[in-house]
Amino acid sequence: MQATLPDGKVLELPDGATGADAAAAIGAGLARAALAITVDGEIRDLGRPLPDGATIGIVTERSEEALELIRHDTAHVLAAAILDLYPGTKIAIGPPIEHGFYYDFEFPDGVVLNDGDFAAIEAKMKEHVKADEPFVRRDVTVEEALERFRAEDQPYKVELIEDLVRNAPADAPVETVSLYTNGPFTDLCRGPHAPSTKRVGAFKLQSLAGAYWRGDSARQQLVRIYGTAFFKKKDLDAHLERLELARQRDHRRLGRELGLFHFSDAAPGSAFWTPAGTRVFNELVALSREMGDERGYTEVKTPQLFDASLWKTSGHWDKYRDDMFLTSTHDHGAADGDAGEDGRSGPTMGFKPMNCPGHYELYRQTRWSWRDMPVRFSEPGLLHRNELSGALHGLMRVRQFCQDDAHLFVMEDQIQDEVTACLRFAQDTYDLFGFDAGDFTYELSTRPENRLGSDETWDRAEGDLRRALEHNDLPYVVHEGDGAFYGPKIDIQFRDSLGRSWQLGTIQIDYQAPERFDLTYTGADNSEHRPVVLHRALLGSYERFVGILLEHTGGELPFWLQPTQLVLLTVSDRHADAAHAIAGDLRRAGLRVTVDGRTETVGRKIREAELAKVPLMAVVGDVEEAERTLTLRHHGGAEEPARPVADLADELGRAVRGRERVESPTGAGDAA
RNA sequence: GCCUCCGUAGCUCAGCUGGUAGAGCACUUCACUCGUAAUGAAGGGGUCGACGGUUCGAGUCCGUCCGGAGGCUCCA
Repeated sequence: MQATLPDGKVLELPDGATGADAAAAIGAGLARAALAITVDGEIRDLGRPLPDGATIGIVTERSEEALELIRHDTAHVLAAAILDLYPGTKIAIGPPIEHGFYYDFEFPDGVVLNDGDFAAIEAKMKEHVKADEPFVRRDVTVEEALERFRAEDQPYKVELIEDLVRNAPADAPVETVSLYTNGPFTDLCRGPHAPSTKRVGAFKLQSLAGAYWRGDSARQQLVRIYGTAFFKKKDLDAHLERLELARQRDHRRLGRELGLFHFSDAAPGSAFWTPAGTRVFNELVALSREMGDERGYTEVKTPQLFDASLWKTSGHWDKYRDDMFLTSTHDHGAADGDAGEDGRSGPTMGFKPMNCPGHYELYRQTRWSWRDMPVRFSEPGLLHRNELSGALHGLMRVRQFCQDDAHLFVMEDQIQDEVTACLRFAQDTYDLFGFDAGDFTYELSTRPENRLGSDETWDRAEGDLRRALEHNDLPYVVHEGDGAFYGPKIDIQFRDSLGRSWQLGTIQIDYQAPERFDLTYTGADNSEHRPVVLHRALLGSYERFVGILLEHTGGELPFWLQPTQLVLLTVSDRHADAAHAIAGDLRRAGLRVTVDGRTETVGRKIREAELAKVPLMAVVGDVEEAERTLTLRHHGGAEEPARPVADLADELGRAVRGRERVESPTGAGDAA
């Protein structure tokens, strides 16, 4: 038989040759290094016979797939160790993930695991690795596998096999499944695996979490153990060090260190913004407003509290009520007895979790002509959502926030153009912050199970979004079933410092709201037509955006966004008046300037300004006072030659207005 | 909401197996009036998240609740 190598060479092999045989035929060194083999692009065990005529490639430590492979191996070793230490444990699934692996277990009654148990488990795992236990694959009939796992009282494995059989397409029924054995442990597994446990070089168990079986919160909660593995200890250590560095970019930490915001038990899930943080927040709102004005958006203001009837009309009452804060109004001194839905008297009111219904109500107050379309309402409205306590996360997931929200009322034939314009608007916005295609991904979310509207309108809406993405040549992934209850959406996802994904931008098509709120416009034919609503946010929420921006910049915000752009440091008390005079001139030019006039050494003031990541600083002493010049010191240490204050006011003021980057002279310690 | 862990001064943290609280930074005061990453000294500040329980005695052990971290579920 023959096999083709990646370089096009053809290898002659005896019939029935395995991947290991192929590797040995190429060279002894490669045979030792081989972990697996790719057969026509599909990764497989070395021990399996090769089909004739395939294109093969040997997978070694240097291959892309190799880490995933040994992480999967490590998951099996973990399960083996767990069964050694905690007999009777039921095993669920244990896949490799982006930076490691996990395995889900149901421990016997009374066994509560905590991370203090990791050392003993890791020690047991090391025994299995040292023992050089081969991973042995066996293909068995469904019946044999079921019998085996039933006998071992492994109900999760039984369920997995039953589902495999049930979900198999009619033309390709599942008759056999593969089992992998390493040492005493046998698992249902598609594979592949390395030849033996010994190939796992260095591993670490990292954390413990609850995880619902099959991701269903109505089902059994299992104990998930997360870990990671590398070929070399050095690589594991480097990975752990990177994690530690990422934690230093945590926006919650930076927010505190830079004095931007904090959280308090007094209002769980809601940020307290300091003057500096509020400045950043307001600058972002100003940006949205300015960019929206240029693109035909009109800002509106709608109420905070709405009568329940509005939420019933919008559908939120049915689909979203659990996530809403409800309250009631009642006349002062009114008699009890007219209890509302929350048990208090007076009509039930709900804090808005979204701006849309208010915008529909506003839209309805005007008779719109087709000549007015599209109508674009924007509102940085304050929203409240009663998020589950376990879902809260710094600024990324809060209970009170503002979106850079807008609703576009468009005619059907304008959808394409408007969605396209929104995608461009998003691009323009992200460009300003230096985000590029590597920083975010587009996701198309389609109809969820819990939804309003006919399949026809969903088909149409999903198709519109898909076309807009494709016409813009934007790569995207599809998330089936992740749409809002009223329509499909394009989400723009960013990652935080630890790689977690957060949605910022969103563009959603809504055919439901116009029906429910009876929204109309008068067409050229002088009859009433339904508009289509587009919901869109680009920064997402200002809260979340600040979080993402802090983690991406490590706290070094763009110059125009910095709460303090320049700090003047007095040499001694007698320079305070001069410093304040200079600060006044710079402020009039539009710069945010503070004066550090404390009775401290210049070194001290520099150090504190550096730690606060203030982009520019300048010492004010006798020379500056006499000549009215400043020598700019950039964050990071780079210095410019002395320049007249008037020139600086001019240039820096322009940079702020134009939201330009301010480069430091050496390139190091970039202030922008 | 669920699982594991955590909660000590404004912040970051120390406090071994129970014997009734400590450091650095910050803050206040005083001295120094200083030229590019920490001047020195003194001082104030904590019902150890809250509430119960065990104990002669609880920051330390147990329970409940609140809050936080990581994850699951859910979502900007």
